[in-house]
This record gives sequence, C-alpha cells and structure tokens, in this order.
Amino acid sequence: MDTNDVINFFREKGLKVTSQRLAICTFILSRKDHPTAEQIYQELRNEYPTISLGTIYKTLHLLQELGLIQELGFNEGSVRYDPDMELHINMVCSKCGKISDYKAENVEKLWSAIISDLGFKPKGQRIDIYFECNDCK
Amino acid sequence: MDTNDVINFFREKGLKVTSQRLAICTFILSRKDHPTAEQIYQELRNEYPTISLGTIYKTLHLLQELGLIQELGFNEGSVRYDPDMELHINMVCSKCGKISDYKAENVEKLWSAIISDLGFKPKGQRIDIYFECNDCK
DNA sequence: ATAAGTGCAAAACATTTGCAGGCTT
DNA sequence: AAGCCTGCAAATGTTTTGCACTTAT
Repeated sequence: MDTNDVINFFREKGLKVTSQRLAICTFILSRKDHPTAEQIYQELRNEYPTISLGTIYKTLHLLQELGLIQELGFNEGSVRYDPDMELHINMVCSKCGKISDYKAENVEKLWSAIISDLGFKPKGQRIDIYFECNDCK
Repeated sequence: MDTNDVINFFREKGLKVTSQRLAICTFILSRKDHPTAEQIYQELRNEYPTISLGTIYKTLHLLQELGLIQELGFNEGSVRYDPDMELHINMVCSKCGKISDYKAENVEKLWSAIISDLGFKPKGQRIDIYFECNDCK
C-alpha cells in the first residue's frame, strides 16, 4: 500500500486525509520491526515537531479498526504494532524484545487444518515464538 | 498440583511458604479462565482482607519465573495469567475477552512441523485465535 | 461553513518500588 | 535471631480523555 492507496482508502471511508494521519500510516505500514507508540512518536517528531502522542494513539487505533494493522500486547506491558495482517509467526527475542515475522508453507497448511477442525472462521489469530536471538547469544 | 505439592515445590526452591503465596498459587493454578491480577485480588480479598495488589503482582511474577504460569499481554492493556504450560491455543472472544484453552492433535502437528523447520527448540510459544463467543452472538 | 482531527494538559490506569514491620525458618 | 515477605503508599509509565483551536472537505 503506497501513499496514494492510503489516501484513497481514507477518502472511501469518509475520513479526512491529514498530514499527520498520512505520516503515521505510511510509517507503520512500511516498518517490519513492530515499533511501539513511543518509538513512532520519537521518529515522526523529526519531520512533524508538533505531533502529539495522543494523535499517534488515536490514529493507531483507527488503523486497527480499519483492519490495516494489528496491536500486539506483551507481558512486560509493551504494546507493539504490526502491519502484517496475513498469517505469520512473530519471532520474539525474549531478551531484547526484537521481533521479526516468519512465514512458511507448512504453517499455512497446518493452520487451515486447525481452522477446519474448529468449524468456523476466526476473526484473527496471533502466533508467537519466544527464543534468544543471535545478537543476544 | 495440589496444595502439598506447592508447599514442597516452594521449600525445595528455598522460598518461604506464606499463607498469601499459597492462596495466590493454588488460586491461579486451579483457574482455567485466565484471570487478571485485579480479579485475583478481588477474589482473594474475601478470605485475606489485608492482602495487597503488590503481593499479588510479586507472587505472579515469581510463579512465572518458576515456570508454573504464563503471562499473556493483550492489546487493551490487560495482562492475564494462564496456568496451562502445555502447548495449546488460547481461544479469545474479541467482544467480552473471555478465554478458554483448546488442544488438538493438529495443533501438536503444526507445532512439531514448525520446530523442525526452525531447527532449534524455542523457549516458549503463544497461539491465540480471536472469535466471537456464543454468549456474545 | 461545518464537522472532524489535532495538540496540549490533565486524568485515569496498571504496575513497580521502597521501606517499616511481621512472619517463616 | 535473621532475613525474607507483606502491606502500604508513593512513584512510574502508558494510554485515554476533554476541550479549545485548526484544517480538510
């Protein structure tokens, strides 16, 4: 989804296209490292010095409502934002907290087996694997 | 794990067996609904009127360190505690937040396939499925 | 022109921390 | 008797909320 897609998407939904929204949205959609709200705030402050954390939170919740991103709560209280809405595994380093996504054909197949066992289509899912990453070992 | 097992477990680790610890521990280990710290506090206050939230948190973290329970952070900021340390899926109602555990052969299969793809044994995992439960429909 | 969105500051929450006193060992 | 554990209260950190102002439509 590039900037124009985002603009059209907002327009279709009757939402206003503000520079803050665009910035937050293109930022989070392009990142693969699942940043926190605070990280997004700090990075966007360079370009938008008056942007506020409140706006960051409101926009992130909006994007979740619209189904563009997923909020991932972790037990140390941190909440991180993931723009990958397809089936994938979050590989979480239990030391430094770094996250990367992992996809595999096997996962797709076995997941659909589990879904058909259930007998209904779930609204969503989350799969985490906790391990110690190379940097931490 | 019954009360005596818990007592022995603590003794072996050199930890003191206090009535609060016992109460919190037997409470959480017996519950299948993944309560929050606040819920545990409210329920135990009946029997232990002076128990404090601080103690609840400290004990829950201790139990996690010891590998007896798992902390599950959710996006609405809630953290819930799960005494089931075996492989399972958390079935989470996205409306009311109720959680129940789901186990199936296919889940085991999925997991062993993933582990062999990865090539190493992860420290832990978490699998959630989000859906709308019968009460909420 | 109007209504939605932003920024700011205060409020609300959840969790952690420090310390004096109490309880297990 | 010694030191770990508890309860309380204050501190911390994150997220939400209310409101006046701004901006996209």
